Amino acid sequence: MNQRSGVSIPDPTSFASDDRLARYLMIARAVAADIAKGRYPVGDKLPTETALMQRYGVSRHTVRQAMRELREQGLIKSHAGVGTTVRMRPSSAKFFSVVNSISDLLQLVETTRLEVKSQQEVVADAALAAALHCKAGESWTELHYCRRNVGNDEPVGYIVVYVRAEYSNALNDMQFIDEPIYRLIERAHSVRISEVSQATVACALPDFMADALDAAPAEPSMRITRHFLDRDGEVVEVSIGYYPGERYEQQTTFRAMKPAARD
Amino acid sequence: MNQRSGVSIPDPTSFASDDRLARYLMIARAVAADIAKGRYPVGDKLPTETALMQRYGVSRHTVRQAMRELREQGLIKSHAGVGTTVRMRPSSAKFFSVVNSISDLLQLVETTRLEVKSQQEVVADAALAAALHCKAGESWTELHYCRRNVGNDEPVGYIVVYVRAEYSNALNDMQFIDEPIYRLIERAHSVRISEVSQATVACALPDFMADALDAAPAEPSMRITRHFLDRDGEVVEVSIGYYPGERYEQQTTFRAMKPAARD
DNA sequence: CACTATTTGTACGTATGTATC
DNA sequence: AGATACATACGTACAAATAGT
Repeated sequence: MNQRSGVSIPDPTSFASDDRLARYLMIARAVAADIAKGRYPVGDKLPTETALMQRYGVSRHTVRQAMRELREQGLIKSHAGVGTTVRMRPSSAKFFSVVNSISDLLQLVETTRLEVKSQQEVVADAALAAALHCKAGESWTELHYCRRNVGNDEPVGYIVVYVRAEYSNALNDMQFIDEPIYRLIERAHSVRISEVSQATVACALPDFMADALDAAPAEPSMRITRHFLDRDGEVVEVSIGYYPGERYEQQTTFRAMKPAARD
Repeated sequence: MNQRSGVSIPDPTSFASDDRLARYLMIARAVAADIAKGRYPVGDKLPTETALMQRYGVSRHTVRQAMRELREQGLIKSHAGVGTTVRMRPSSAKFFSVVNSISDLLQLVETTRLEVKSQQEVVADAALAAALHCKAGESWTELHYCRRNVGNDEPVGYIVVYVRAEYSNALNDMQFIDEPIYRLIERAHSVRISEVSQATVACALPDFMADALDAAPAEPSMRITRHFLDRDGEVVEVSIGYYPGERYEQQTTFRAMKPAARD
């Protein structure tokens, strides 16, 4: 119709002939390429569906299918009555959401139990304070646990837990614990854990744990450190778990999010 | 107008009257509820589109829109000539959401680059097939990379990547790679990675990697296995990364959410 | 192996609803 | 109120993939 401004139309003749790729995918690709080239900058509006129909010589249904493809890739967003806006360039990062984050956190709790090994009061020195993200000189309760499978009683991991002194009475001399420590604290005090930050790193198993875990000294292990924070960002509890060998696998699923049409 | 069928229809009358929710969303919700209830178990086939048309008294277009919704949620997968299969049950209410899952996945990519070490075609034997979640006898491209910091060029990890043969031409003899492999594949083919499942476990560093990583043999390491799936749950790429010592720390933050209401 | 039936995928047309300007 | 633009929903037809005869 018009040959204005050298828009990247991917060989319109190929639409008619036998082509491996579906038309709506070709159009989606062509528009994505135009976005990548900067022909449609981020924040600008895309041509209307009617305009794209005419430009590519297809039905509105096909144009919409192409637009949906781009929407699912997060490249554009659409508003009734407004139009279609470029959201990002094709090269930008894709967003993933986590599916099983609860089970990831609480996975072990369902199939294992904590066997209490020791409990003592400690005052944080500089090194411990750095690890716990607190000030030196503060009082904490240090607990040592062995995590065992409920079925065969096999040791899975060794966990060292630090609880801020003011909350330590939540742990009243139990020998076995079957739920997360943070939940004991929440129940005994009026605190709500609102954030958990978790770091996983490889390390050699500390010697003194080898016996309790029936493992070789310095065996390759995962160290999982979790900081439990209340609403104010105050550290309530810190747990440092050591899981030797292949006894524990951390499993997480990320799913690409469907970007909403509206922002 | 009113269709009668014995099975769980969520108040058919509401289809006719003025309803806030679009029909295809109501149908998607009803089918998802049926999957959750176990009426359609995982692995079983859903009724055909024609059957759903009649059951809910809507056009095929509307049924397909509902199916697309469920497909994007990862609950079902569809194949021409076969039908629609239940892939998983709707996830239960989650209490924690992940804040930095994107950076968790792409963290390394921004600060490191991949140095290609080798590339070859392989046919999956039983063991490899089990690891890749595919059938034995399938063809894959196996690539070996060393991940290095861009600044000091220090080796961070050793990554073995398997790409399904039909997508392997996305990797055209590059010596260095500065973005995720899955994105190369997405750009070269019309697939979209919609789910990544990740498993982390401790292990000893395999001997043949020690040299490349300038590390001690059998050094404690993290092995991170990631399966990249398309929207049908088909495995497109598998990456197995080895990160020795404390060179790589996996950091994740969970934030508490209000528990979602049940169905 | 060819053929057919079934089922989803693609593509067309048309109409109306809804949101925005 | 009217025009514009996307959203939803009805219809039809044929292609492609698959399973079974």
